[in-house]
Amino acid sequence: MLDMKFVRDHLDEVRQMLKNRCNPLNLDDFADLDKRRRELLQETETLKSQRNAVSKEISQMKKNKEDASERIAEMRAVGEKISGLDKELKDVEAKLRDILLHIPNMPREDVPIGKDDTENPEVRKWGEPRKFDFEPKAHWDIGTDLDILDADRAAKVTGARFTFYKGLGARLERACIAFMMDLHANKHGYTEMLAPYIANKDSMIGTGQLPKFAEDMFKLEGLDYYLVPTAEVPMTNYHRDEILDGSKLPEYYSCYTACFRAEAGSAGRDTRGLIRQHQFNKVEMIKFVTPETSWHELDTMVEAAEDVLKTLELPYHIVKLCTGDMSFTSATTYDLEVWFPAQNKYREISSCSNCTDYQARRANIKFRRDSKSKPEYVHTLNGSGLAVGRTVAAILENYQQADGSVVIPKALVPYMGGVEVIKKPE
RNA sequence: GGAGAGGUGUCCGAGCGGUUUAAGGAGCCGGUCUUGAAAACCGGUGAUGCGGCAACGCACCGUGGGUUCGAAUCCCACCCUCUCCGCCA
Repeated sequence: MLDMKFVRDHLDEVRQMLKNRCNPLNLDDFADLDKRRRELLQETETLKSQRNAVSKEISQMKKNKEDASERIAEMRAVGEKISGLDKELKDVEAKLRDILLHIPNMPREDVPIGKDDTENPEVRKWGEPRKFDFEPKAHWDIGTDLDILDADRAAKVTGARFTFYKGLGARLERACIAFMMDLHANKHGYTEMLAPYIANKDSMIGTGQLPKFAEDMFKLEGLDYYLVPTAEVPMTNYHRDEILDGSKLPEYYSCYTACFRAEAGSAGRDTRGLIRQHQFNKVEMIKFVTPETSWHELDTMVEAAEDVLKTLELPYHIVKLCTGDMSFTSATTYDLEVWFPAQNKYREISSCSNCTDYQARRANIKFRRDSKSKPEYVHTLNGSGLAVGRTVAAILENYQQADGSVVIPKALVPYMGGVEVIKKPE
């Protein structure tokens, strides 16, 4: 969340930001609540100070066997007043906190203002989309024909937006995960992690899924537990309520998890194939860094994600998200979009964001530059490296052959146990 | 899931209604002694948040409620850790 003082002092800027993000949140109550909070604090603290002093007196009087009943009666009245004020204060603070939790991060000044993904400027482009001398098939048809993807049985077993991977399809998904984890650990300096797939409510608030986006998640019945929508949740909350040693920063973590999303509100979009599933695999990169380094760290994170696509030789471009398309917690986001020949367009396969101190403040993650200095909020970054299901989909479409087979990208062949082509079953 | 024990400052650990402004250690910082260091001794040292220009004040002993003039201390609920039993990949 934003700093309460910042909102107090920059209310108009925050309002403009909400407009730029197409966020209808109303801040009219904020100033009054904020003012009331400080009034109540002063009143109640003055009374508490008085109570503390008189309590000592009472203690002395009792020791001297004096009669303290008059002072006790006085303090009973003071105590009642305090509890009344504290009650109102708690109420006011809860309302303020709720407002703050619903205010998204401030986009960096250079983020383009726009309403949706049609206004995201392209930053750069890599690779040339292949020219096909036949009509390229969609990955769901390739997968069905090769008998490596089975959506029908998944619909029976579970429901819509789930998939079975079979045979070399399952192997390919696993190969991608292993390849990505190895690349980030060995080449880019990330510490490999495995995390819980379930996180509690405090964690969901920490990374910004709650309170606003509850309907996007799967919640376990009767518990304050949620299936993680991304490894960003467990990994960013890994350091929640901690003060990190500044000399150990930056910290890089890469983590594979399954990800679970309710996909509420996306009815009718990407209903076929691997693009939009309720459960999908993703390798995530997470960084905890000092504020002055976070923009450079975002660049190198994007480069690490690009490295996956370059090594797999998949054509892609990078767009910078405009204010209306950017996620709630982010100050700047770059999306990597990979080429899908059958759809004849680029589709998101990675999203890399600098959340600056926004999540750090929600999750209370600080660092100390040295043993004497005051704790400061870290900056947190997260990025996909990459979405695995979409990577498999992109491989199937970009590497498909006229005979229906799919060539395995060179970098994955060792991870496929030497398999170089997935062929049609006899 | 059942039974028991426990969560206190950087760490260990005492406290179980009012000199707790949290004992005592360890650690850390400074000093004495020493050629230097160690040891010993002396002195100092909790962290975080909030309000205030500031002096200062308030809050914080797992979390949240409650009792009381006053709560680390009593009551209730919850969370977590450990031990034993049960179950289990």
